[in-house]
Amino acid sequence: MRPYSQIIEQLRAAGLRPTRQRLALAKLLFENAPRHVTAEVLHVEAQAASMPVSLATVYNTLHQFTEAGLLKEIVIDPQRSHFDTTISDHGHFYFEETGHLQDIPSGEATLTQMPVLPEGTKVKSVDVVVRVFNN
Amino acid sequence: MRPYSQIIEQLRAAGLRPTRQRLALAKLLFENAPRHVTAEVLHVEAQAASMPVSLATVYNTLHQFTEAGLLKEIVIDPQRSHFDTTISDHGHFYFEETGHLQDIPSGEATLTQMPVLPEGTKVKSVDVVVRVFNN
DNA sequence: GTGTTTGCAAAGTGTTTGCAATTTA
DNA sequence: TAAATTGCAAACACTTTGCAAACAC
Repeated sequence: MRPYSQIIEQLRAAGLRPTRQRLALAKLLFENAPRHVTAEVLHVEAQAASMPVSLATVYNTLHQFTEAGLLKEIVIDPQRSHFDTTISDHGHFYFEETGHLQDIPSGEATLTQMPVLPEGTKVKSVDVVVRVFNN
Repeated sequence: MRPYSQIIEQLRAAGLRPTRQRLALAKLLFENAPRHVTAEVLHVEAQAASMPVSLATVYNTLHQFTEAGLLKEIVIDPQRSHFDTTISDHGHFYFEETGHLQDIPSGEATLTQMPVLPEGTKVKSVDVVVRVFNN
């Protein structure tokens, strides 16, 4: 769990004012970190916690936090976007039946080698997804 | 390039009649394999090749081909679905700026080990995406 | 006070669906 | 002829946007 003051600091550093809405969402995200959320889930949680934030603001905030380096967007589901409080490169298990997402412990999903990159490109991230189903 | 008769065979095996539309799309897909397409791109190509197919049918067909094991769906872009004519597990380079997709040569993107799976689950696929940008 | 942020509702994008007309076997 | 397939338009789910009101500094 990340110290709260650090969040405010990072928001400021990114030029984001620590508004009531952003702090509410940061609280939900980082006091329960590490975790994965969709916009909808976070929106519902905010209502439930009596810290209502409009869905549009949830979307905006998730993207702003991602830009600020507080979150990482995980592309795993063609239907909806997922965001992860753990920003370092790491793999995920994805339960297709439930839409649930789980981190793969660090070191358990690394490549044997970095592939030869196409001419003139640099790596932004290496994403590993192990899709699993219950049996 | 996959022999054409084999496609018809696989369609029949999957219970799919080899209609004009499916054959047109199969031609575009497999005569230029290996390749990656989105529904929109394939739709435009069909028009251009004077083999018009409605967009709804393109979507249906891509999914039917995927179910039949002729294509693999690649989740890489929150905006749109991509399909790949290469169905074996293999990694991809994704050019975020252009939305372009490129296979990583087989063997260059394997994991050092298969991570310990969550209790009671089996692997459906292991997807590796290296997101790159031009520098 | 000034510029930023929010919330709403409307618009947008990619995708799916209902159904009559058409095609395949 | 019976069952599958197509194409259209409408419906859908998720996300983004325009803009006036509210807020942060």
